Amino acid sequence: MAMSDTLKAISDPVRRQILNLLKSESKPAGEIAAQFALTPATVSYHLKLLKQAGLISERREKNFIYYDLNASVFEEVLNWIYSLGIGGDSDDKK
Amino acid sequence: MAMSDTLKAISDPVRRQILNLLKSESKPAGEIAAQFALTPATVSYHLKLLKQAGLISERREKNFIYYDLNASVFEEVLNWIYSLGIGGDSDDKK
DNA sequence: TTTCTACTTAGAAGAATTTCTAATTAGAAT
DNA sequence: ATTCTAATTAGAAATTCTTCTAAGTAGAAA
Repeated sequence: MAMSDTLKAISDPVRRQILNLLKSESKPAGEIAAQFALTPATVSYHLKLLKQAGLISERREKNFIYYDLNASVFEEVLNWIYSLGIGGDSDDKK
Repeated sequence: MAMSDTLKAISDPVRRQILNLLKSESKPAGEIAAQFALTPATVSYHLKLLKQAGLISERREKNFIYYDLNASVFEEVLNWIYSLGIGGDSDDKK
């Protein structure tokens, strides 16, 4: 739940890709798993870590479990990065 | 050198603390190591990873090795985070 | 040129992470 | 109630990461 968890969560490429997939709209676990050359169990493990970090939330519907992105958790990370002083002026802040 | 390396680098609390220490001014390895309950060898290992990720650079002076922060590497990370859409409007962008 | 200082590299141990298979759960459908 | 579907949990194997001790290196000092 702290910045440490957020950063640990996004240090893995599979988990970043999951967040990318959920950017446009929420998706059920199966649909997410289908995007990877990994077993559903493994993807479920990654979903659990993302959920623990607060980056996604789950919602049951029929017998699917939909996952939603929660990007607001990144605020703390952003503030830390900015506190270090960003040298190269990224143009698009938002 | 890619975002993947940056995120891996900052996923460790020791390495984040090193970046914090270098925020104000560059410091020699020994002075950095002194801040941790770790051997100099271990801190050197963390410095190597940060260097490989491009987050710090080294500079010899006398027989000290000074490390400098290079926060511009964060740009790619920032752009990715913003691409996910930050929910909670952090007020201070810069 | 030997010695000393500041630090790194090598190699190994221990810990944590990622992945799999197999078994289980929760709810929907029959 | 049984079965089927979607997904998770448990447990183990493989890999990666963190840390240490011991040995090495680069340059300064003597």
